[in-house]
Amino acid sequence: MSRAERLVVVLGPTASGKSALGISLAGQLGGEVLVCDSTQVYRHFDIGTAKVLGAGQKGIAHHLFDLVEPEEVFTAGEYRSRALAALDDLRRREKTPVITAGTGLYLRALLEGLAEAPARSEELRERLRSRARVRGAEYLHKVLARLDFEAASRIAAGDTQKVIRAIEMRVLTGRSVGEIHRAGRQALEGYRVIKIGLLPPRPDLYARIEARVRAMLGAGWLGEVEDLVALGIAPDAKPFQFIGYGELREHLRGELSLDEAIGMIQQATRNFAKRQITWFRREPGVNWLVGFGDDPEIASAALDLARS
RNA sequence: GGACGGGUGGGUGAGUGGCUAAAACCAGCAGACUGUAAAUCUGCCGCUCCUUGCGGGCUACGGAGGUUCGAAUCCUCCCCCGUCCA
Repeated sequence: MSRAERLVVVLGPTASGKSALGISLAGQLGGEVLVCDSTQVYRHFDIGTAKVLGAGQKGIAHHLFDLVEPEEVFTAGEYRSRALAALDDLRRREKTPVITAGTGLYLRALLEGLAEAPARSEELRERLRSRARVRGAEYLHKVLARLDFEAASRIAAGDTQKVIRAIEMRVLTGRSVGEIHRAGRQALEGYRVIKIGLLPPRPDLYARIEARVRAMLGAGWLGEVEDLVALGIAPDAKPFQFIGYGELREHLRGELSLDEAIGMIQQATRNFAKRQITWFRREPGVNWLVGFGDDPEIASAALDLARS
């Protein structure tokens, strides 16, 4: 019978200092960092995803980044299984896991589990997408309403991505989304989870985001994008859709000035941070700290929480 | 000095007499989201009052006057901005 071990989660919007806090907590707790970020799982996309590499890791082992090649599809389910394996590994070596989480869905998939749902079917999705293109989003939503009224009433008609997923689940399993979800999911067991949320004042966060975008450019982000393009990675590969990569490619093609690209990247990052905050506010049991993770006072408060 | 063009809500920008607190988009704020999630989508967005209603009041389209039952929209003068001619 295994006792519950401590699992520390550091969550918050982009640029709130999660990585720095994660490293400092792991250092003081004898732990290792598990990254929970949907973009850092892609190899070669380093600067724009704010990956912590090499000396930046300050000697603390990091896991769950650089997992797949740019043209591979990665999902919440895949993250969950890799994270479970990583947790088992740390448990065997008696290391405290410190999860730095920026992707709320992946964190939830790990902590609360995922329903027994089918994996995506590209063929079906492509068929549905083309239907939506020709006949409109409303049409697809009506199709869903016929197949699964409950799901249709919960999903906005304009949200084609979620409508398609719901139809996909229904078609592939013959069961409704509600049935599949009500069948339950396997939550993570055996851990005492301590969640620490970083929530800097909004204006400060936005200012930090803007400065960080410029710092990334200063660190050679544009060169990274040039290299990625030179590698011949498909332009529609998912990581090229991450914030900044598309804008910088447009700049390299001469379609945007660098200043325009920077402005757009800063904007998109601010919008993204806001969505992260909205998601994490719903996360249960979070101990919120108002400030940045690299602030010594915040770090000290976080350590107290983590040791509690 | 002269000739045109233009000044609209935080920004861009529609709107040429009533249907206009004023399209649309952006920003901002709030929210949803169980396998694309750095994605996708929804709502609010001048101020204010209340018996929260396709409710009342106030303020608003550079400024000041004027025409009109009624003006962002028409007239007059003035102030700015842009382009061109001197």
